[in-house]
Amino acid sequence: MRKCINSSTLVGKRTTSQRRLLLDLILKAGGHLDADELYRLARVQEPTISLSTVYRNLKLFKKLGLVEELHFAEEHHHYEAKAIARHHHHLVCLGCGKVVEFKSQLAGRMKKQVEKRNNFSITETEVRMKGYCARCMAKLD
Amino acid sequence: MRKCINSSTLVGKRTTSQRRLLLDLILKAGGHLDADELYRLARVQEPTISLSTVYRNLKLFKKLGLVEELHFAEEHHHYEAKAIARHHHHLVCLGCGKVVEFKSQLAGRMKKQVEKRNNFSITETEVRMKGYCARCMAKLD
DNA sequence: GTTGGTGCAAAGTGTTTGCACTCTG
DNA sequence: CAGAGTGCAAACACTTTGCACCAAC
Repeated sequence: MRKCINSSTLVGKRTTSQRRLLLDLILKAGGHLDADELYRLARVQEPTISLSTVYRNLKLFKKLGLVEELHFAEEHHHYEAKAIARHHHHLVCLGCGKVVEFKSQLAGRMKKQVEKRNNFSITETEVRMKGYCARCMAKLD
Repeated sequence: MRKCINSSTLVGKRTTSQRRLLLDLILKAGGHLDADELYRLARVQEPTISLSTVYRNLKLFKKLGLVEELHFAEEHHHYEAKAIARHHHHLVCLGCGKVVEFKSQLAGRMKKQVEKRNNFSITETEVRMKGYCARCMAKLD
């Protein structure tokens, strides 16, 4: 198993400074990022980088299986490093927008159950819950 | 508990022919629809209806809790009648794009677990799995 | 040197909005 | 008959693409 994602992961693709930087930032972020956030972070270190480059590389990383594309309720996509993404799910607070990551062994059990019942081979399981965190729940009264 | 969604559900809102038609179509569809599919269906019976009306009413229905907005991997949204949506989840075939709906009591258990662990009040649980159906799995060899 | 990758601007999507007209309540 | 709802076209936000230049291999 691969210990971490790094430039050597870019099999057959050229290692440009932009690519290395974007990959680094996604890893360091440790959570979900959207294209624009990534763009802004990247411009701090490489002010001439373009948004198209960000999009092109996110697409490439997705194809190479390095990042995962997440679909929250918002209109745009979020991305996160796959090694991180693989085993957790998301809990979104409808009050403050905070996203909490969680794990549950029940997800794995459900996967097996659904595979058997529907005669599918399942490669990805994503659980997304929405609600209110303790703080926002208190505010609601 | 409400037996089914109908025009009387439009509390305080005007019952226009377009609105009634759209609501009917969403119900008859029985599954997920995107705005454009709904628009095309609607035009069969009411050729002058506009896409903006479709979007405006989907938004209204969502606000009134009549439909649920789903976020698959695609770029646009899908909607489905809430009475239908409430208790099932989605399994998407990466081969043929087919979407299978399923239920699992494990989802409810997971919800309770996550609520307790994260001190949240959860209002929505959505499970989405991806993989290959039996037919597409056979084709892959 | 090739040619894959980049930055820029322009084009594409899906969705929303401003406006004048229409029809429900 | 007031004003919510509509159709239309124009605006929007996010994403993709064509092209000329640049730099990794």
